Amino acid sequence: MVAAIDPAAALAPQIYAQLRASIIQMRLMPGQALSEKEIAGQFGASRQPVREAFIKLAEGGLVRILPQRGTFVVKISLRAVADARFVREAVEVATARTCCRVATEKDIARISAILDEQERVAARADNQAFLALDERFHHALAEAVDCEAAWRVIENGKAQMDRVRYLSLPGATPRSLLVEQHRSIVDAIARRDERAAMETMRVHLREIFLALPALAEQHPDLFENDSLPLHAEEMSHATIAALGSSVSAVG
Amino acid sequence: MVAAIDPAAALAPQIYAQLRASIIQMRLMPGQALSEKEIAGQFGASRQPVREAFIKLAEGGLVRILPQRGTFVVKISLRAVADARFVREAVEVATARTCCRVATEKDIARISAILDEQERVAARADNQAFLALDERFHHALAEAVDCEAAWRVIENGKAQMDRVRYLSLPGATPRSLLVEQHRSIVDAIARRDERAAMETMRVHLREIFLALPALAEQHPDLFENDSLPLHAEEMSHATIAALGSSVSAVG
DNA sequence: CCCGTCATACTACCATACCAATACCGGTCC
DNA sequence: GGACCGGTATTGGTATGGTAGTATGACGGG
Repeated sequence: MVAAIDPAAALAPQIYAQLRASIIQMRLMPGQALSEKEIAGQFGASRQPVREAFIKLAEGGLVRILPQRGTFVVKISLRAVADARFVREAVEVATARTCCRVATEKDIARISAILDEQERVAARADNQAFLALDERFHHALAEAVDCEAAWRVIENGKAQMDRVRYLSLPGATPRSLLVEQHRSIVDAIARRDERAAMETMRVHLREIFLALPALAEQHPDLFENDSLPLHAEEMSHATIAALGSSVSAVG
Repeated sequence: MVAAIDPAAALAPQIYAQLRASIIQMRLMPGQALSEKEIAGQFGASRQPVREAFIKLAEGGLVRILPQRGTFVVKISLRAVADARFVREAVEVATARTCCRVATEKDIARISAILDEQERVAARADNQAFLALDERFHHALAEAVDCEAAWRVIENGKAQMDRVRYLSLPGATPRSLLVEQHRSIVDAIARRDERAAMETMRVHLREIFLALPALAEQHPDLFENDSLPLHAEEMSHATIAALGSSVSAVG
């Protein structure tokens, strides 16, 4: 279950990284209780580093610490996912826009190479590898605009959203479509077409709305009992559906 | 120096809040070393809660923890400020845009009332109160779109930027202009004019570029020895200056 | 006079022990 | 039979001691 850790290096960051991955990949299920003592035992460490890992997880909205009661993996919340998606869209649309201005040809080549690899992987069943390349793609965009802080925010948003994707695999949006969207974004950046880059990114990041409601119904025990916030509700189902299947319309 | 804390409540969050405020308000100067033991003594607590406060401060980029060496208040970094500003602009422009769609008349009235109060305070010398109302204004926008996560990101960005503002007070951009910009944003939202709301917010958040270079020269000991990142450099001085004095052009 | 070396005084980090508050469960009373 | 109640186990929060690693400065050799 838990990979080996290096007892010489700092323990807290390692424990944090392991738990974070386990939560995102749904190996630790929403609602599950995490005991400081138990986790510490699994890692062969004391409670202190585990506690620090919990605090960092709580900051990212992956666990909830209830004083004197327990620490729990947060259930998937429509509100939390939509909120995270909102800020992610904001930052990543701005990133795409700025890419059009400052990305070098070398940057674009590097990003394009990632997509080539992702295309190859998309054919296989290896979902893990596919999502890793998805992460590399979005990371590369942030690197092209030279903004570390942007990536950290995007990463946080991705965490909430990826949990949904791990839940919905292998169905939902076909991987080939996602790669196509990625390609459209890079093409727009290469053309220095800000409007297209922004709109294509927007469409790409709203895909999640297509699968989300059905998943919530399908797994009521894994979802918080809440509803979409205002900023997400304003997107009617019709609008979302139209966006989801009209990538070419903006290209 | 340190305000009293409630020994019954959890100590770590209180210590965190106090230190955070002290750093932003430049009572703890950039570069200064923070000793776990010493801070613990000042608060009458043990080192453990102080350590947790340090970790949270490090996440927000306000201190830097060097293992086995010490924890230091980060110097003001042109890169860090510009990066934080970039994501803040992204999120807050998106917030303003969404406000145009979902903000109710009541929301707008509430925000407008904040500006009335800020107008009154702007005349006085009370910079602390002015900045508190600035915070309330931007917070109210995030509340109108019903996105908690957005506010947290904005808050983080504000921390880096407010430190600069505390350094530059009382000069730089006159407070009256800032309030005017606030008012322009609300007016645009009330008119449901997305483009104007976004552009006005953009201009507002780029004001900091006007004072930043001069401050860095003026206080070399308080600034990290780095330069603006790509995404900020692409804004030439001319462009920034033009934006800074052309609020009415977009209104 | 300058440079390498070692003792010392810090540091953050981890482990352990203790505390207060909450949840759970068995018994008791209505 | 159901509702209340108290003992007990477990939780996160805090305090404290110990460890490994790093800067510093004094000392001794070149």
